[in-house]
Amino acid sequence: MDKQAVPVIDAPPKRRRRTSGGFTLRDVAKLAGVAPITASRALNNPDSVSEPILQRVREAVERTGYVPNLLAGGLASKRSKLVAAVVPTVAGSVFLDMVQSLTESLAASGYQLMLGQSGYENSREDALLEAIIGRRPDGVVLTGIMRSDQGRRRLLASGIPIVETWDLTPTPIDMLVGFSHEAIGSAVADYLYQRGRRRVATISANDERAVRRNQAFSHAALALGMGAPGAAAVPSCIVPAPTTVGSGRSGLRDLLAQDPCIDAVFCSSDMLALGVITEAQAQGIAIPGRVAVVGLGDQAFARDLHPALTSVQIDGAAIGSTAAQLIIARAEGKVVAEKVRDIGFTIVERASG
Amino acid sequence: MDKQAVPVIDAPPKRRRRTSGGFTLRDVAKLAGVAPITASRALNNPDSVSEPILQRVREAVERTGYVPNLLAGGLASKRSKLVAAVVPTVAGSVFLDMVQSLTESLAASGYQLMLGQSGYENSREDALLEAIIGRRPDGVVLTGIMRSDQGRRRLLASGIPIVETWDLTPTPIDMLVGFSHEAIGSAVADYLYQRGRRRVATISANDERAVRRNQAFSHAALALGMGAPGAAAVPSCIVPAPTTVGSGRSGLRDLLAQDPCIDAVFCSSDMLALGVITEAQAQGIAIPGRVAVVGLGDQAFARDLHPALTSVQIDGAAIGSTAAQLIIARAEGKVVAEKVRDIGFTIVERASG
DNA sequence: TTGAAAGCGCTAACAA
DNA sequence: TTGTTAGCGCTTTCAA
Repeated sequence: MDKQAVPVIDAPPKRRRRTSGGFTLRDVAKLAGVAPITASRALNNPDSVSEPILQRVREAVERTGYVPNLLAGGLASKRSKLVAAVVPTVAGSVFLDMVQSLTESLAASGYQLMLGQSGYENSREDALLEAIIGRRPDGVVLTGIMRSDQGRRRLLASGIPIVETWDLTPTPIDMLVGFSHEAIGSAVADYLYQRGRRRVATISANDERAVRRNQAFSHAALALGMGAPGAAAVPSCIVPAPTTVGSGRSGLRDLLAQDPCIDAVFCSSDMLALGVITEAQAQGIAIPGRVAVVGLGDQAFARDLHPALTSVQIDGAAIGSTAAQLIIARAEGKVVAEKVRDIGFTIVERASG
Repeated sequence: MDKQAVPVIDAPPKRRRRTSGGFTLRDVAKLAGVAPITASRALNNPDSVSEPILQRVREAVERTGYVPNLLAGGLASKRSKLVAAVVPTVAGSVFLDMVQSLTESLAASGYQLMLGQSGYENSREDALLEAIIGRRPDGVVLTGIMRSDQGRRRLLASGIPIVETWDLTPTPIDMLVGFSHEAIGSAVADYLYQRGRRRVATISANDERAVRRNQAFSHAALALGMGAPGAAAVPSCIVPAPTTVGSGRSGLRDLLAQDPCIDAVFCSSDMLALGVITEAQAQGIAIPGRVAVVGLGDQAFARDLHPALTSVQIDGAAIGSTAAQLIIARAEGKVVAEKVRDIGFTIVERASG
């Protein structure tokens, strides 16, 4: 057909489409008789589109069962609508209230949670960070503060909004929602002192935060004159993380061997505290008569134990929803003024101490 | 500059790049002096590239701190390396062993877990499915089987590999890793019968699977001649999900009010069982002397209670790793022959019954 | 073994 | 309000 003398542009080679069958925005747009971008607007920003077009697009979506590809959307818009959370471990962890409220708060705004487990060993941390950053999440929530310098740098360099939680530090990577473990330690020491206890002890996980809590506890206790005469620290028993009822039981035996006169035990989790109560029951030790028990976390079961467990309540749900708020605010381009929030804690007094 | 008489091709308008600053594969390739696709190969399929090029690319990655954008990769390759898991709720749930092993098994193969909460009400289910399918995960793991027809259809239509868990059905959507709740119910009835119990009862969550378990339990118990003379079913108490120690305590009171002669209680979770033990202790009811207690789930704490709790063990970790295997196999194009796996259960006998 | 070109499905930027 | 065009950053396809 072309006249040979005229320079022509080659016809484009026939398209080799790689599509996998499902409906795309293009199909929906075609069906509705509009341009793809218009269909996109109808779905993401209905106000920017006239009523009849909105109708037609919605109908087309209905008829095709179209589900937007958020990977493609995220790539184009640089907003993945994904938020990553890192917890040491999922099973039996005290962080789940936070994860739960995080998931819910995020879902309410159309964000999805990606879950990563760092383990208590921090060995997989690097691979985990790579997997997370590679997904370009709109935010990352860390349980505890990031201690490795390498990790801090990578996260910072990624430019992703970060929320560290469950702790307090003067130098967060970015944002932080937490509380002071030192403050808990001394508050519990105070609490026990005021209730007449004089020979206190601790059982806690082999975990950096628990260590700081206990140091503060021990320090405050000694300052108040509690503890065996001349002791440099209160009796303590370190158990592996994650904590179990069994560790609590053996912990109490261990403490009693160290000092048969102890009259209070501060446990680094409610599971440990349940173990202490259980062991006391098995041995016929009166609680709180002979030994007071204080847990940490105020899990749902604490109030229902016999005796009901005194525990340090930490509002995990508040941490989760606050973290979600902070990240969503950032993702929407807002500036977050208050980057560090101390959500505090409460000692819930019950029968055990 | 152009001579007017000569037809010219317009210079391309200056590029309006939308890049967000980070390094891309292109940058790495340029630094290494190769084409982007070659850099891609060096990273994803090192064997397909010569040694010197591999070196140069790795060095470039090192120097830039490049982290591949998996959203882009997923879009192009149709493999998101994401797997979604849906649980009713995160906090205090018995499914966490599964989630944990799922996360670990997936991470080992470079997959990441997305977590969704359906709630026990199934109200948010539709929005959740949309959010999940929109991310084009390489697999979806459901806790329990999908009951809504609407949901089944959407999942099926999406073409995503699905694993239903924690139950058995002759008509799974796709694949299934679970066990029979009916079999558990009758096995526990048998178990208690053989240990001399004759007036059995149940406490269970308001949950479809628990209901089937209890029906089978009650049925088998009556067939064995257990239960009050002439009763149509064994005494039972239904409590809200998720189960708590408090519900277990009130459940036992309730059952004793129904029939003061009961000599065994089958609980639909270990938390409930802990509640029963706690209430018994508070009331001075001997366990297992007067009442035997059997839990479900064999959580870590079961063995450490006093008395140690007899419980139906379900290997959540096995469910998780099997589900991961199935999905990864599918994602890699393999055909899964055995689409339904019954992983069974074990009654772990301990002091409580 | 290496590369050029095109496309994954969507949205930002610009234009009408 | 609607559309055109050109990407997002990667991988597939095809060719050398």
